Amino acid sequence: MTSLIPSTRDRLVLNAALLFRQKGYHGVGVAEILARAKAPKGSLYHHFPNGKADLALAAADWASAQMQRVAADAFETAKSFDAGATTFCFKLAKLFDLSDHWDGCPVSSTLFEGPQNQAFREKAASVFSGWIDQIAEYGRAAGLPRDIARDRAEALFIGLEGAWVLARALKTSGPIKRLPRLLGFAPGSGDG
Amino acid sequence: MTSLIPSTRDRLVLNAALLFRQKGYHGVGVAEILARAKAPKGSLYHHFPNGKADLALAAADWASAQMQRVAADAFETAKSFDAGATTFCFKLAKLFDLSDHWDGCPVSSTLFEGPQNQAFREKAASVFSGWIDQIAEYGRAAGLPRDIARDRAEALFIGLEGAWVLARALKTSGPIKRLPRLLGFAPGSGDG
DNA sequence: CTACGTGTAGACCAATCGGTCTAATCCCAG
DNA sequence: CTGGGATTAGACCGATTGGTCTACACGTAG
Repeated sequence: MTSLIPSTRDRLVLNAALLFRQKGYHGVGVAEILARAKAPKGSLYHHFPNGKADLALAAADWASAQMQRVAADAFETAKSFDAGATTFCFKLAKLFDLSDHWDGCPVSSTLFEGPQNQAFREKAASVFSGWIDQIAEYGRAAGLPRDIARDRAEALFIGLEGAWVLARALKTSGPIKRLPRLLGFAPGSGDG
Repeated sequence: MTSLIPSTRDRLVLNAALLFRQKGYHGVGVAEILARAKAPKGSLYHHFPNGKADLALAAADWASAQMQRVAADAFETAKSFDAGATTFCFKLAKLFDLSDHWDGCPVSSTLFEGPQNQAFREKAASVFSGWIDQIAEYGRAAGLPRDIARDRAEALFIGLEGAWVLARALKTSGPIKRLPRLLGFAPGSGDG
């Protein structure tokens, strides 16, 4: 069972994920993460011997899992792939609004603004591939051919990443909400 | 006429733009910018009294202008809006490959990883709106109705931002090159 | 010549950075 | 109880951060 009080390690990962998403890897100091997690420095370097970089990789995994849960919520109750994609976008638009119209892709913020090393890039590649695979699987389950499902999943991913960027600049979730229509997922918008 | 030796101010903006694009606002120190621009600290704070923040805003403008030149090159010689959009994507894919498959949107890197203040967000909004307006204008010039042109322009922008993200993670310009097809701009791909 | 505004040059500063290290504490095994 | 690994606690470190400040070089106006 899960404890009501998260472990020190979990508090570190959770708060790191939130902060990295808001301010980017270099925009957050370990001191700030430690303060929010109410953990001393020794604990950080005990659980993550490589320090901030290790923590960022763990935070990216945590954020990825959370995003996949949102996707699962949307797609697994939907009557069609298009309906699932639409619900997914609207759920993310809602979360975006709740973050003062600021939070975009947690993985981009965490990994792309960090050191340009191979580990970070590979982690980003594996996380993003995982998302696209997951969404493509929902397409398959809804009866789409394999390559069509993959194309639709990639389109949704790309559209979402782009919409996050525009939404942040314009301070409105409009682009995210319009995404289903733009991609042809919305009812009456085309070949969906 | 333009001098062969750029002014100190121009060297600062140019090098800041390149570095911010690669490493994000917080990922670059003023010392690094100064070293590349071969300028002393006093010059930076003479030309940009607010220091790094002012420089980032100027760098965003510079990067924006450069991007608009690429768009102009692509669209103004194209026979149709769709052809222009396709050429634009391929030009950007080429530039992406030349940057070791790394450089994405220069404005996102420069402004979104910086301090979350209003000035930065508003600058991003005005720059992105400028891009979309410009592309929509090419659509208008090619005979598209106003609202259709705007929709297509926004779709291209969103797709491009998203493709940059995926391309960086996967270390391939594939997503950028496939964008015209994904958006229905490529020949034989739909209603374009 | 002097006077002055623009811009260059870099020493210098407090604050913060990520990281190391030792000591103390906790908790279970025996 | 004792022993000992796991974890917490935070002082401490050198390096780097963005920014300030003074000195001076340069060109032009008077």
